Amino acid sequence: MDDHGLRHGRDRGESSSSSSSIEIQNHWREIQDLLKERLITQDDFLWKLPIPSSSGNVAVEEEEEGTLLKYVGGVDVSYSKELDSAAAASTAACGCGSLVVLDITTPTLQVVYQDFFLLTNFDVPYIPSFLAFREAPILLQLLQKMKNTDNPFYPQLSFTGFGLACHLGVLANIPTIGIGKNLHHVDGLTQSGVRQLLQAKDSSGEDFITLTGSSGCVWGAAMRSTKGSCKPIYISVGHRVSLNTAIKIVKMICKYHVPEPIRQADIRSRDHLQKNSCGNGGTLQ
DNA sequence: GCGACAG
DNA sequence: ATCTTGTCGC
Repeated sequence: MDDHGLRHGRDRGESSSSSSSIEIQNHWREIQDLLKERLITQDDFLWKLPIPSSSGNVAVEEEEEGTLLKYVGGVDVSYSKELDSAAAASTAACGCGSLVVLDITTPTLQVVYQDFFLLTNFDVPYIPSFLAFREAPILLQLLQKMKNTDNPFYPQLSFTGFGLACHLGVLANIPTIGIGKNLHHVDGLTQSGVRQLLQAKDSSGEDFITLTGSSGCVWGAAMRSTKGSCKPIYISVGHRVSLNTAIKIVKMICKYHVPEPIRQADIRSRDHLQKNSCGNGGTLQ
């Protein structure tokens, strides 16, 4: 079989005591290795980037309209506090995946599409380094639904959570950029190390640093997205977008600390979950 | 061995 | 991720 994590553990019968946590992790690691072979870390897309002009508006090069980057997606999954308790096994929604698409050619970065996926009976665990196995299946379904209906807003590029970017990018075959609000401690990377380097760069005008692990591997970049913020965001290498291009795009669409597509996906999934949980609304239609 | 570990 | 209050600032 070749499901590559497309299905939830429940569907493979992993909750029925046959697989230990170690066995699941070994299995997931194998899938990650397979996906890694298909990962493209260089620019590989048809669209052109808008060129920021001095007037603050984006100017299009003398290009044909059709190839300009316009529709940018953002995805997120929110959970209710009862996720790990008995309530998760009830019929009430215990989580919500969201997909939003923004038109980045508008000054306000207008949201032009949104869709949600409510989770019920969700029992896939969160294990550091394996976030994608928990969230990618949900997000793939949301993307597939758009594709199946030939939705004109189908994103040309999508922002995802850190690490999820590679996984979702390969499986959906869409350019992706990963964004983290916290550092994933791998390959010798530490919060304090990042902050020191960022502090040093502070005076030199650049507002980002490359995240190079002790193995020499480049994992992404840390950057201050807003002038005032001392806490950086973490940009990870995703699929079909080089790190340099990813940094350029992130700078284009940060109204606040977190890039707008991710921020909207986060806000809207939390809101949609709250409106559809049994807390207050109960059975609102 | 112990702790730390995206969401 | 989620639970939590007010509070300071643009």
